Amino acid sequence: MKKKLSIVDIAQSLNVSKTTVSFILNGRAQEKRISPELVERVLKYVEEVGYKPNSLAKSLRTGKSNIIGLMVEDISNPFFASIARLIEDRAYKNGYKIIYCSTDNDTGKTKDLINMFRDRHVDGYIIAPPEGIEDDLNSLIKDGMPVVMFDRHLPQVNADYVEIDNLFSTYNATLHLIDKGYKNIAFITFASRQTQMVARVQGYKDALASKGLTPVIKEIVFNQDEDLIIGPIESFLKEHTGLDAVFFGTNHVGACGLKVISSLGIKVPEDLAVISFDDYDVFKLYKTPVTAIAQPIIDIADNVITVLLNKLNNPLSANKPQGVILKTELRIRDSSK
Amino acid sequence: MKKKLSIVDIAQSLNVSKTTVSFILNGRAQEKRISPELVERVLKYVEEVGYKPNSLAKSLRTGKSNIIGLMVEDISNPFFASIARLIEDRAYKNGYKIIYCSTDNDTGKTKDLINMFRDRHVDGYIIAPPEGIEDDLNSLIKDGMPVVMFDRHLPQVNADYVEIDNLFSTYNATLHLIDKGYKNIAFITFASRQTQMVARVQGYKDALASKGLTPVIKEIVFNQDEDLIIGPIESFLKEHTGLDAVFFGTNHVGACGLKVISSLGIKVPEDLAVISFDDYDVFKLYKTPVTAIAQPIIDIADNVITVLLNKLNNPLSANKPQGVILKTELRIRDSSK
DNA sequence: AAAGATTAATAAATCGATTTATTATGGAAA
DNA sequence: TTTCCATAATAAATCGATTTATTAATCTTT
Repeated sequence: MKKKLSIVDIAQSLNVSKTTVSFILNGRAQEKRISPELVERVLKYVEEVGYKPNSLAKSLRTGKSNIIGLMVEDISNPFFASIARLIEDRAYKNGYKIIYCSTDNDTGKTKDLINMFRDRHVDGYIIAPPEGIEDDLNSLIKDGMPVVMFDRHLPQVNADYVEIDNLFSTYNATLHLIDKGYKNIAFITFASRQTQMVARVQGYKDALASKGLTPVIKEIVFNQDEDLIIGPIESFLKEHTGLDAVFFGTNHVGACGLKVISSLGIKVPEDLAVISFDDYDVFKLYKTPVTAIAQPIIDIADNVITVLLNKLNNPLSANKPQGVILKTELRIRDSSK
Repeated sequence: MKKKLSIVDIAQSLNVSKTTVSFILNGRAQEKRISPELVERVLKYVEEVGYKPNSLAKSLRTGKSNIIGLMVEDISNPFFASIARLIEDRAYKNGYKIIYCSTDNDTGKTKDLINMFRDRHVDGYIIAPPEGIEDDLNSLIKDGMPVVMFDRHLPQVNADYVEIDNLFSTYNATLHLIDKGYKNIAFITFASRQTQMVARVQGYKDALASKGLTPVIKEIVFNQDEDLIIGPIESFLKEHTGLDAVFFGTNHVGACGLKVISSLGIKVPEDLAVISFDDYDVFKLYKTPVTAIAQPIIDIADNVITVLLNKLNNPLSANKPQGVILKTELRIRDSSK
C-alpha cells in the first residue's frame, strides 16, 4: 500500500522547497518569477508521479472547500431529484461538488443540516427553505456566505431566489377548468405557509372569486408516509360528493390523489376532472392523461446555479439580491375535457 | 460578523492549554487523569459559547472525515433516489454524512468521481458500479477503504455487495406470463453486461427455454435523453407485430415503454400484456395497472448501511467479503390477466 | 531523606497545504 | 568600490485541530 504523496515528498525528490512547488502548482510561477525550466521540471514530475494536493489541508488554509450545499425538501421526490441532478452537473463543470440532503420541511432538522454544512465549510448554499429558519439563513448571509433559495422564498431573508409564477399558474389553470364548465372545484394540497403554497392557493381562490364560485380547500399534513396522505384524501373525496373537479397542489399529492381516485373507481373526467401542479410521468400515463402545470425544471436549475456561481466568483459585488420568477406551462390533456 | 472560535480561543479564555481542552472534548479526560472540576469548567464554557471544533482540521489530523461517498447510476431515478434517501437517514443517525453523485454508468466519469471522493477523504464507499472500474475499486480496497457494492457487483472485485435475486425474479415473472397463455414474449432493456442485467435476461431466457419458446430481446443504449429510449422502443414494437407480451427490464425502460404503448394506442393486456422490473407509481396507476417486480428497497438500504457501518467500526476485521441476496416480490396486476 | 511512582497539566510536534517574510546572487547606478 | 535593485528561491508562520513527549508537584516506598 503506497502511502499518499505530500508536497514535501515532491519538494525533496526535486531538491527544491515546497514553497516553490506550491507556487508553481497554483499558477503563480510567473508572478513569483520562478524560472521556466524549474516550472517545467516540477510540473513534469508532478504529472509523472500523479501527485494531487490534499484538499483538506488546502481548505483548512484557504478557507474554501469548492463544495456547494444543496438542501431540498425530499431527494426522492422527482421534482427535486431532477433539479438536484441538473445542478450537480453544472456545478461539476465549474469545479464545484455538491453535498445534498433532505429537509423534510422540518425546521429542526434543517437547522442541524445548516450547521453541518457550515461545519464542513461549504462555499455556498442552495436551499428550498422550510419556515422558521429565517434567523439561521440571515446569520449565514451576515457572515458573507452566498445563499440562493428556490421553489419558494422567505420574505424576511434578504437573498436571491428563483421561483415560478405560482399564483398565475393556478389562477390560469383554474380558469381553464371553469371555462370547461366545471363549477365545484376543490383544491387539495399540503398544509403550508410557504410562499409557493400560499400563492397557489390564492391563485385558485382568485379565479373562483372572479366567477363568483366558492372555494373548497383540503389541507394535508406533510408526511413521508404515503398512507397518511392517501387516507385524508380518500375521506375528503368520500365526504364531498358534489365535486366535479379537483386541483392537486403538488406532484406528490397529485399522485396519491390519483391512487385514491383509481381505487374508488372514480372516472376521470366524467365523474371528476383532475388537474395537478407539477408534471410527472404518472399524469401523462394515467388512464385519461391528466392536465398538469409543468415547471421549467431546466430553467430553474440553470438560474439557481448561475446566480450562485456569480456570487461565488464576485464575492465583493454587494448588489441587491434579486428574485427570478419563471413561467410555467399548462399542459392540457383530456382529463379536463 | 463574529469570527469563528478556535480551540486556542477556548484555551486562552479559560487559562488552560489547548491539549487539555482537546482531551476533554474527545472524552479522554479520565484516561488522561484530568480533574473533574476542570472537565466541568471546560465543558460548561464550551457549551456556553457554542464552540464547535473545525472538522477540516480534525480530519486533516485524524485522517477520518465521517463522510460516506454514495455513487448511484442516476439520482433522478426513483429507485436510486429512494435508496439514497434511506441510506442518508441511517447514516446521519450514526454520525455520518453522505456525499452522493450520479455515475451515468459512465466509466470515465465514475473514475473521476472516485478520485474526487478519495481526495475528499471519505471514510467509505457505497457504489452501484458500472463496468470497467474494477482496478479503481481494487486499489481502494488495497488501501484499506471499506467498499460496498449494491444493485449489482463486479466479480473481479473482492468486496461486500447487496443484491436481489435477479435471475429468479425474471424467471418467475416470465413463467407467470407463460402460465397465463402468452407465447410471444419480448424482453426490452438497457444494453449492459452488468451482473444484474445479465441475470435478468438469463432468467427470462431460462423460463422461455423451459417451455420451448423463443426469446426476442431488444437492447437499448443507456441514455439520459428519454427520446433516445422511446424511439428505439417504438420502432421495435412496430416491427414485431406478432408479440402478445412484453417484459421491461428496468423501471425507466418500463415507463418509457408505457409511453410508447399509450401513444400507439395499444391496449393492455388485450393487445399486449406488460410486466416490468421495479415497481413504480406509473405502473400502479396505468390504465390497466401493470404487473411489476418490486425490489425490497428498505431492506437493500438497511443491508448496505449495516455492512458498511460494520466495516467502519471494525476496520481490522479482515473477514471475507460477503454477498447478500434479497428476494423480490412479484406484484400481479391485471395487465397480465 | 532520597529515589521512584503517580497525578495533573502543558509544550511541542504533526497533519499537508498556502502565504508572508527573508535571503542570496548578480547586475546597474552612483 | 559601494549602494541599490531586481531576480529566484527558500525559511518560517499559519490554518485548527490531535497526539506524543515532557514537566512540575505530590505521594510512596525504603
